[in-house]
Amino acid sequence: MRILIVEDETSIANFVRDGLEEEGFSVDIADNGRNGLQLALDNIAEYDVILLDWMLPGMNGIEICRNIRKESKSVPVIFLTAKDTVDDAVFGLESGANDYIRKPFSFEELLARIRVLMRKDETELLVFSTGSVELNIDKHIVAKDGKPIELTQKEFALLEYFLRNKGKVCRRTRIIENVWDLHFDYDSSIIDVYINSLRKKFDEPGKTSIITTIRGIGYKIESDE
Amino acid sequence: MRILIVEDETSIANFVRDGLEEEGFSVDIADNGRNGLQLALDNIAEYDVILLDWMLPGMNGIEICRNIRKESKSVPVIFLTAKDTVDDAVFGLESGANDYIRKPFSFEELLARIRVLMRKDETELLVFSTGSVELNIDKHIVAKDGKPIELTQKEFALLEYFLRNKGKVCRRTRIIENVWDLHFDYDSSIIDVYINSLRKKFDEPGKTSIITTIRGIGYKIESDE
DNA sequence: AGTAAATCTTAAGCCAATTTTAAGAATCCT
DNA sequence: AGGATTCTTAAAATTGGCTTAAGATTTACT
Repeated sequence: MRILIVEDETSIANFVRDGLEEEGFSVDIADNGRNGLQLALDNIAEYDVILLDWMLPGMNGIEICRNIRKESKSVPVIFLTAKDTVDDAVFGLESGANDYIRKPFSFEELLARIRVLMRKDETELLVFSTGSVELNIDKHIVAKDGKPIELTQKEFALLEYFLRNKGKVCRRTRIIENVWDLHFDYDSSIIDVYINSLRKKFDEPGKTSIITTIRGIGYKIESDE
Repeated sequence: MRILIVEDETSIANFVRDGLEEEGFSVDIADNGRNGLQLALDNIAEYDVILLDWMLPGMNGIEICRNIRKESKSVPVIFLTAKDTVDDAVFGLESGANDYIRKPFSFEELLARIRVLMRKDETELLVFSTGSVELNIDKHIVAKDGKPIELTQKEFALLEYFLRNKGKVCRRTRIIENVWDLHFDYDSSIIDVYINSLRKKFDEPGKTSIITTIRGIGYKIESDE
């Protein structure tokens, strides 16, 4: 679940990011309009919600929103506006945004609005499964053959990534970017370690592992369809 | 599918290389402008995309790009630029590049741009087949008559190259350049060895091999169209 | 705040699979 | 036939993943 924040005030951006990360979202921040638009357009299919500051250096929020709407009619956009800068009547007509929230806002408020917008088309996305494994994002639980299995945050995130891509190869570079948020050369065996611990928790002796290794490329979890 | 990276920061170059290799590209790196230009000009027809750092020791990216453009108007060039060093207006006019991307960038972002420039729609790129053989890049599986066949990375890459060029002769030097890399010893019998192992995995006794030898030239896989 | 526990990350050695080299056998072509 | 090219096999070299354990870091609790 990925969210883009386009916001030049670092303190607000960080505050929102921290909160959303605790809720299990993966968060990108752009601190000006131009980068924000670029990120949005490049990854339009990846974002579940986009949070747009109304007043931005480089390019204002409305313009960004219009450009986003050219690419995607569906991605939810929420404006963050300073108090009293918006003429509500105009707002509704002019922008392609789905909602807006006035600063200062409480995190709870923001989260509630995000949830509302995401529920429109993503209710079914809260549960992923393959074979005997089931993962419920909402409840943050995982079960195998109906029996709950305790996972740490990272284990959960990794398994979720696999299940979202079941049947497809998950390349190491992509895993590092999506589960760990690292965008540079990374020489670490961290993936191996977590694969190992997932296997320890899910695999049964004698049977094939739920996670298949594809040497030199990455890993894959089979689809049951 | 070959890509040239001209980039002096090893960490970036390696990160991009690893990611692209996992995606099945064959990657060359030059760590300064002079070598980069030379590689580009020597093999201009081989590269599907060239990634150019904007600021380079020896010779800057713009100069390299101009020289590349003298040789080839068609090869896509993407600039990698440090944040805020580019005047966008000038950029479009002055350089012969097709696109640029600001550092730091995510690998997904870069890959999306590469795919756009290669004008290959992702869905189209994912499955190759001829006769009874089918290769799926996304799932990283190969099947003959619907039955999966296990291939190593190099076997997979070689078969992919044949299927991308089905019906056409694949010359030995081209195979070496595209599946292995530029600097590979041409006298090696490595292709023979891999052809042999592909045949062992796909051919049936009595029937003609899926791969035809064209003596003195190379190999070919028949098209079914 | 201080401490304990859990989790995350790094690092190193080991092992197995893959890649590459090499060399003799087989085949093709003039 | 004889040289060149390709095929086949096996052994050497290399790479990459697995596993473990220990060091960092974060979280939870007193």
